[in-house]
Amino acid sequence: MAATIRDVARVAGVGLGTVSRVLNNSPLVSAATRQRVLAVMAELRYNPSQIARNFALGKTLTVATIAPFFTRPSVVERLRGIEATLTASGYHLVVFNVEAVERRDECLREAVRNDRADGLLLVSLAPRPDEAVALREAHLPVVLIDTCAEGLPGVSIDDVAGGHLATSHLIALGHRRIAFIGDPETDPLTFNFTSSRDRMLGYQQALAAAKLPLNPAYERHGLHGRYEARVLARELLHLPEPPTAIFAASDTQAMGVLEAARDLHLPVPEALAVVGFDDIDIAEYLGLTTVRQPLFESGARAVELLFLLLSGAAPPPAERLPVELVVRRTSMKNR
Amino acid sequence: MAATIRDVARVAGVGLGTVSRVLNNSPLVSAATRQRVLAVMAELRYNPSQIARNFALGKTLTVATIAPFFTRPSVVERLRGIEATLTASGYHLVVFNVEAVERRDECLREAVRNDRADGLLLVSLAPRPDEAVALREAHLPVVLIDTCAEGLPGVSIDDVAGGHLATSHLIALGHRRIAFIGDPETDPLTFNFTSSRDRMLGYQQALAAAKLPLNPAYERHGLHGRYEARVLARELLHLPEPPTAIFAASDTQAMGVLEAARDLHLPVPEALAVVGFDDIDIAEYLGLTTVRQPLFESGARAVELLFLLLSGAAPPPAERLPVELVVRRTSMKNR
DNA sequence: CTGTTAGCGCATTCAC
DNA sequence: GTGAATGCGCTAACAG
Repeated sequence: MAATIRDVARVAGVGLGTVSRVLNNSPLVSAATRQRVLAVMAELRYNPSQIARNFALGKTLTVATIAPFFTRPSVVERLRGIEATLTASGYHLVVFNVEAVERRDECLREAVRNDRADGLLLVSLAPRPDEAVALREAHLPVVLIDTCAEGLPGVSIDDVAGGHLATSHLIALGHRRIAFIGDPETDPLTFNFTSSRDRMLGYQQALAAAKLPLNPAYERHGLHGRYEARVLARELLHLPEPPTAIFAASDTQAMGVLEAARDLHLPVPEALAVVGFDDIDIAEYLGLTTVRQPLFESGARAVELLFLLLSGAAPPPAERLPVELVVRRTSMKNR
Repeated sequence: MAATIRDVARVAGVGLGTVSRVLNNSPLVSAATRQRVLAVMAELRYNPSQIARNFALGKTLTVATIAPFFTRPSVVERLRGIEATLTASGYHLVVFNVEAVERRDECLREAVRNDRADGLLLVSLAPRPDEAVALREAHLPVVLIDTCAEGLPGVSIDDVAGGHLATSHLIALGHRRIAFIGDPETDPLTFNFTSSRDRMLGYQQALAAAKLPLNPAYERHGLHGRYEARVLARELLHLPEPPTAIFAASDTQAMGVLEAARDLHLPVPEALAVVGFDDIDIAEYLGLTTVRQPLFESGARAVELLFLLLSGAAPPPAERLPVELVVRRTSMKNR
C-alpha cells in the first residue's frame, strides 16, 4: 500500500542505506543522489513510518504527563506550557488525568512498565519512594512540576514565601484576625504534595513575625474545591469572633470564600478581605487579590529539564520560579 | 538489558510463539505451559515492549486530539471525557493545542503524514475539503466534536435550537430589545465551525417567531474572549436605544457582558439580562443563565464512535446531543 | 497444542 | 560516497 524505504531505493536505483541517509540528513550523500532520492520520494508520495522508526531507534519521541484534575485551571495552564514546548521540538504529549487514587497508582505503574514514552512529567503529584525506585530502575526520566521529591529534578515555587507574602499583605492592611483555608493535610492522591501545607506555613510564619496569635480555629482544611471551601468559610464566618480576612491556598478555594461572603451578605473587602493563590485566568475577572505563580512557564521549564535528562545529562537540581503578589479589589485598603 | 520474549522462551524451554500466545491470552496454550511461562516472565521481570508490539501490529493504540484553545473551559471538559473513555480502553491520548492558524494546518498535516495515532479527534474545528480527502486517503479515521462536515462522523448539538431556547426565554421574560454577541463570522482557525453562527440563527428565528424586529445593530461579532465581548457589550449598551438583554454565544463571552454591565453600573438582571451558552463550571458561580450542553459526554461519545471506526465499521452518521436551558440569576424575572 | 519461520520498516554496522 | 547485511522485539502463518 504505502511506499516504504525499500520502494524508494528500488525506484531510485540506490541502496536502502542511502535512502535512510537522505531521510536523516546525513552529509554522507552526494548532492546528485540526494536530489534523485528526494524526487522519487515525492513521486511515490513516500512518508516514513514513524512507528518503524521509533522501533529501530528505541525511542518514541513522546512524553507522558500525569496530572490530577485536568479541570483545575492552574493545571490546564501548566499543560499549555508543556504542550507548546514539547510540540515545538517534535515531541508528542500524551496526557493522563487522575482524579482517583487507584488511577494515580495505575498510571504510574503503567508509565514505568510501558516504553510508550521517553520521559515522564508529574504535575502536582510526587512519586512514593517505591515508585521513585521503579522509575529509576526503568530508566524513565522524570521531572516534577509543582512538587518536590528527594533527588528528583523538578520545577516549583517557594510556597512558604507565597503564603508569607499573602498574609503579610493582609497584616499590613490592618487585619489581625486572619484565617486560612487549604487542602487536607494528607492526600493519597497527591503524595507528598505539600503546596497547601507550605502556604499555611508561610501564613503561620507571617503571623508569628507580626506577633499575632496563631488561632487553630482559624485554620481549616477541606478537599480542593469551590464548594468545600465555601462550607469552610461559612463556618469561619459564623465563629463568635469571625476573621476579617481569609487567605485561601488557591484561587478556586478563594472563590468559595467569596461565595460564602455573598451568602452572608458580607461586603468584600469592607467586611471581609480575601486573598487567593495562583492567579488563574478568572482571578482578574473577580478582582481577586492573589499570589501569582508562573504556571505556563513551569510547564515549559519542566520540559526543558526533561530534554536535558533525555540528552543524557545528569539530573539537574530542582528549580524554583518566583512568585508575586497581585493586589486587586478583594483586599483593597478599607480601614 | 531488559528481558525479551526470546529470553523468556529460552529459559522456559518453549518456543517464541508460545510466549507470544501467553502474552495475548490465546486459548491455544495448555494451562501447564502457560503457568511455566508466566513464572519465567515474573522471574525475569519481563515486560513486553509496547513499541515493538505496535510495530508488528501496525497500530499505536493511540489517538490524537487537535483542539483550539486548551484553556477554554468547554474544551477542557470535552478533553476530560475523551481522556476518560480512551484510557479506559487502554488507549493513549496525545493532544495538540492550536491557538494559531499555522499550527492548525501543520497539526492536521502532521496527523495524516504520521502514523503515530490510529485515529483523530477534532474539537471545534472542521477539516477543509482538501484536508478531508487527505484524511480519507491516509485511512485515518476521524470523528468531529462540536462541528459538522459533509460525510464525517461527529457529535455536536443543535446550536440553532440552543440559540432559539435562550432567546425565547428572554422574550418570555418580556424583553423586546435583545442583542447578540458571538464569534467572527469567519475564522480560518476553526474552518467551518458554525456554532456561533447557528446560535445566532436560532436567535434570529426566535425573534422572528415573536414578530420582533431584527436589528442589525444588535448583532455584534468579535474574537472569542472575555475582553473582546466586554468591548462589544459596552458598545451595545451605549447605543441610543440599548438592549435590555444580551444573549452571548458562549459563557466566556457572557462574562465579558457582565463585566461591561459592571463597568456601566447596570444592575443585572434588573437593567440588563444576560444569557450565555455551554454551562461551564464557572457559570453556576456567576449565577449565569445559560444553555447547557453535555461537554464531557460529547468527548466520551466521540471516542465511542472512533472505536467503531477503528473496528472497521462503516462511518456512523453524525450525532446530536441534547441542550437544556438553565435559568439562573442573570435572567430572573424582573419586570 | 507447540516450535519454527518469515517479515513489519527502518537505522546501522560493515565492506566496497 | 554507496550498497548489502544484520537486527530491533514482536505477531502471525505455517508445519508438525
